[in-house]
Amino acid sequence: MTKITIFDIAKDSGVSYSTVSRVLNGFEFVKESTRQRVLDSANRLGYVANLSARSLAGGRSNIIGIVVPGLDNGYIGEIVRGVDEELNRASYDIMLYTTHRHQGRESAYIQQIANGLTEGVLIVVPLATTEYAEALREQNFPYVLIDQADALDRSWIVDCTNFQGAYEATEYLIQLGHQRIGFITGLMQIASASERLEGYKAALRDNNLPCDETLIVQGDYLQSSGYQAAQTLLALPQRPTAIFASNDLEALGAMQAIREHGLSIPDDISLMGFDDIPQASMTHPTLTTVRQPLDTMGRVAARLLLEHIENPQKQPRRVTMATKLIVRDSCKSILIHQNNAERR
Amino acid sequence: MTKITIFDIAKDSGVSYSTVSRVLNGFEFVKESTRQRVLDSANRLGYVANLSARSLAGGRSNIIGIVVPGLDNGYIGEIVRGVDEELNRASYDIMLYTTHRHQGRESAYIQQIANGLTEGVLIVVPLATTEYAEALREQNFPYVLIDQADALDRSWIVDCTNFQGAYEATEYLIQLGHQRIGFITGLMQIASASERLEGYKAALRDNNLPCDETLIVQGDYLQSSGYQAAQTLLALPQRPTAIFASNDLEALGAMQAIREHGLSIPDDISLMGFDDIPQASMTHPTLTTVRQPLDTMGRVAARLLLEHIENPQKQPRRVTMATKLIVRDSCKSILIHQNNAERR
DNA sequence: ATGAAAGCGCTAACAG
DNA sequence: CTGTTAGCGCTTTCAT
Repeated sequence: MTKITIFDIAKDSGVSYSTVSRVLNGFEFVKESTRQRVLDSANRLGYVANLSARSLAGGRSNIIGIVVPGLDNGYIGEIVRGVDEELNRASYDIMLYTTHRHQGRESAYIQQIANGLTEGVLIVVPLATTEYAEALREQNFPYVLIDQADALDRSWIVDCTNFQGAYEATEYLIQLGHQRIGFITGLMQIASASERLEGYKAALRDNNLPCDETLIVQGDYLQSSGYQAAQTLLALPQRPTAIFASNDLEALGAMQAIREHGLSIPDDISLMGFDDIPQASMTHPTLTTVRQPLDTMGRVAARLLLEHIENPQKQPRRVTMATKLIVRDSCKSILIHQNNAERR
Repeated sequence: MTKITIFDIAKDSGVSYSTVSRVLNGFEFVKESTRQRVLDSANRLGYVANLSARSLAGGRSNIIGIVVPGLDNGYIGEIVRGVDEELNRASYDIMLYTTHRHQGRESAYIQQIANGLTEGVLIVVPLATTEYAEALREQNFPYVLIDQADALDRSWIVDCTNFQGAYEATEYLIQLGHQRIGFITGLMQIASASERLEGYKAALRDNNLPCDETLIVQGDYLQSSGYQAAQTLLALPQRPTAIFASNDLEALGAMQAIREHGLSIPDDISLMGFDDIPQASMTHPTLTTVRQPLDTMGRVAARLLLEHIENPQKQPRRVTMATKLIVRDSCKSILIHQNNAERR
């Protein structure tokens, strides 16, 4: 199992090593018999290509990078799963970079990646696109942003209908009779956070409900912020009858806070999330939320990236995927003289 | 932002490029003034090393590979988090390989990795160690197995006290008065699965309880198998009063099955898991389980790997970490004339 | 302390 | 169709 190079297999099969290279790269004009002979030797000798050499010589590394904030929540895991599936199919390998939400690290990684053996990069919920998006574009280095818009909208992007999703979720709560709906924002630096907030506001407006600013509390998409924000909302003199968290993680935090207050979901207060991470269906009560097709988004992003790699001249595209309200058990109607049958 | 090589920075700082290489690699015998000059140019020009070239020339890539079955459950995520943290500190990058529990793919990856630019590999819950462990050892290619023993016990390994953990968990159930304890096994191909089963059996034996083979049902560590196995157990003429699942994922599946049977946890039946994945504390009721210090295991494994990389001659070590019973709400005493206060 | 030179394994023109 | 010839950017002797 000592290192076998194309040179060894050239000797073994009696051709020059450039011919070997051709065969290995699926070059067209090689006589079938020699091709077989080469392939045969390669197999027999247990040849494994040396990536460094290949990529240094200008070949393809078949490696893409993926930059994620962290693997600590199902959200990212689902996206990566989709990416992985799609990339596997195209026999690409993955370099994983974890930023832990550190902007500096994010930029550093991107620069490093763009200069390395990676053919392209997938950036999940980036925080600092402005610091490098321009540079990547100038270099024409393939990249796709997942779940984050580019300020200039000149990037390859995969996201979902955040505004629409939040709008529908809010409207659903309104239909259940809720008038005072607390809202926990996401990390406002991220486009989805403001889009979801706008969706919430628009739904209130369109239903002639006042938008009470005290009902809107800052969060940052982490569970702890959901917990904190819920505490604030529950301490309000006039407590909301429903809380809409900007993502499921926040909702999980809120759930905890609500429970600590001795309140019951959904009897005392309704709770709505966003994302539909795997855990959402396992809580008690199960969480009503807005589903983002996370794994599909990952898959689509991977495909877009490969498309860009194959065809460097292609213009940036943005794919926005549909969200969907998933009704579970955490929201309840507070209308008195109506039940579901009558409403329909 | 076009490619800056050591040649450029050599020209810029007025030294030969070999000197630049020396500076960049922290070589000792370089005059301080030139070192500064070089570093300065490098910074100013925004130099980023070309990994392919470096690694091809025999340098270090600062990349390690991690082979995992999949990212779809918190279990792996926690381990990877630990690995990531530790490797980050040593400024290593990570190549991520997902096997989806496919043995052939696992071996193929390992071979590829050992031949590539990766300096070492972490293998999480491997399935096919026998196919390559020997080869890796012969090549003296650094690797660490996480949560899986090597048949010959000549590998670098990080695992936990599976036997002891299962033993204590079973004993806990027995103390609560359970006599008929159903057991759902893990994937028996994996060492932890049989270790846990043995722990269960030993506890029964030591407490003079019969080991009814019909109470032991095969599972494979996936949620669906927990669901299936629980169905089997619940259909037994004499239903068990408690179920011990070999991991939390199976327990989650069992929970679902139990609920579908209209039974309540822990009032009608107690449920015990293993692992303490993040979700375990979020179910309803929260899951009593045996904690594996997953992120720590990841961290330790990473450290071991680096140790082996730094010092290729070191002999394999095995680190076994302690498990701990985490008592939550899914298990209940069925002793009639006792309550907790009295028992103490 | 620093420069010169020889590859690492491979791809990609360039000739035949 | 196939062999020959340059490098890719860097590390590492070997000189000086």
